[in-house]
Amino acid sequence: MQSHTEENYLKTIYHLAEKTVNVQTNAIAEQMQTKPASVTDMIKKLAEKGLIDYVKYQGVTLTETGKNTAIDIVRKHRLWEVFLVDKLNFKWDEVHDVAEELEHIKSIELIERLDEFLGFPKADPHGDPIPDKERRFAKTQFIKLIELKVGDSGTITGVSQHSSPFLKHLEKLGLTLGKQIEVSDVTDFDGSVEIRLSDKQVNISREVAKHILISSNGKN
Amino acid sequence: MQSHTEENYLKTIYHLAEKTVNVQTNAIAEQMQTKPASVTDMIKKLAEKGLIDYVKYQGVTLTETGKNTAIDIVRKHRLWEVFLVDKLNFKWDEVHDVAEELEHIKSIELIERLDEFLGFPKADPHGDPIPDKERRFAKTQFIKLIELKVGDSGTITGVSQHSSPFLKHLEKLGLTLGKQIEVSDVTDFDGSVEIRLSDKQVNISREVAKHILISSNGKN
DNA sequence: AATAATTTTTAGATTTACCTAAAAATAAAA
DNA sequence: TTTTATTTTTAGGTAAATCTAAAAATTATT
Ligand SMILES: [Mn+2]
Ligand SMILES: [Mn+2]
Ligand SMILES: [Mn+2]
Ligand SMILES: [Mn+2]
Repeated sequence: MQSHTEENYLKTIYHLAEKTVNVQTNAIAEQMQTKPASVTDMIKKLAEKGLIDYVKYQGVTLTETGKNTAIDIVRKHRLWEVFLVDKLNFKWDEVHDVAEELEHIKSIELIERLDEFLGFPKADPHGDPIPDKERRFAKTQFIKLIELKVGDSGTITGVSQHSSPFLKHLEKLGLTLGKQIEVSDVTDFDGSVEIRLSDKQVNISREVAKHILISSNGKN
Repeated sequence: MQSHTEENYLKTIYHLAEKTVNVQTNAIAEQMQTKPASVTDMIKKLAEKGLIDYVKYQGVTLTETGKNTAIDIVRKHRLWEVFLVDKLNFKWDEVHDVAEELEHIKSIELIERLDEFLGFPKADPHGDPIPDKERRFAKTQFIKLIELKVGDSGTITGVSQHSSPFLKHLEKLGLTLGKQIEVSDVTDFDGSVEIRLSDKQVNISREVAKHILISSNGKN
């Protein structure tokens, strides 16, 4: 049984491990908004418990158990987010902090019944995949909007940035999950992207385009 | 902002205060499954924070703020219990422990929306009243089943014991919330009570009868 | 390869929530 | 009103999770 803190560390390591094999102390510290010294302390404990492999000065990797634990937390986090949006009518930019707490409720039964109640969703309100109870992820094929060429089209199926300002911005532009889009132009001057929606046309900065994920439905 | 522990203490004091004006250290310790010395430590902190009034050796009482905090936790606990039973199909004997964790999730918005989602329930799965967001309880008029005379009838509207074995026992006997009952006999020998239900007749011990709450709908 | 910069760890403290054992206060009984 | 029993508090200590400051190891740069 892990503490909330331990769980948050495992989840952070899990996410960081998507980018680098060995996760470094400083990276964890930054993500967890804490000091490297505190991370070293916690790292030792998690290694002690067999949840991570740790070689001094060489960063950490999750063990099988550690990874499973992390995935379970991710699953809970995302299912609760679906609950908050689908059932309690929260906006997609309002759910993160509450889910951050709810993910630590310890009851397998609870999460299985919640999953069922929600209709076994495959993705959360930000398009992130929800593993099933056997911890299997439905495989997804995303392209960053920024990588599309003029004439390419697809469906918005995710975002790689979860900050409230960013999500509110997208909402205002009408760029929400499930929306069909087509790249109608890319501005030479600043690289901003012109997007055609069913009913309107919007212009977004490169920075925004980087964080919108598209499931391409064929070119042109 | 209070810790989970502080919140649990406040809730415990709130419930104990329904029986005695000044809540004693030992009573709190027993309820919280901890040692009196630990209670004294916590009591000092809560007094320091202005959540309880505390005179050495004389026990404690909740301040206005302390009481409000406690009621908010009770409200959350009971709303989550309704959610678990009504939406996730948990049985009434299975919800307590999970609600014990869920009650600490910190989001006013969450609980207001949950309340609405559940249809602003007035009572939890055990018949305990749920305060509204202004902390007002619907006033309830309960009589213990044990106090009914032969011929008296009423509706089961609550239980004053929440242990799983007790609740399972009632379930098996068909004595669940909302059931119409009539006391058909009281055994001289052991004081056990014979209950007439719409479709059958059951016999319950005095001990059980003490913990069933009836909203009387007139005598005889 | 030596020096400088960065990253990571250790040492030593603090805070929270506990504990046990002993002392002090209060309440009950003789 | 002593004596005894009960309740409560204090004293002193532990474990978890954090911190700052300083030392050590690793990596990058001359
Ligand atoms: Mn969290
Ligand atoms: Mn999400
Ligand atoms: Mn609780
Ligand atoms: Mn209840």
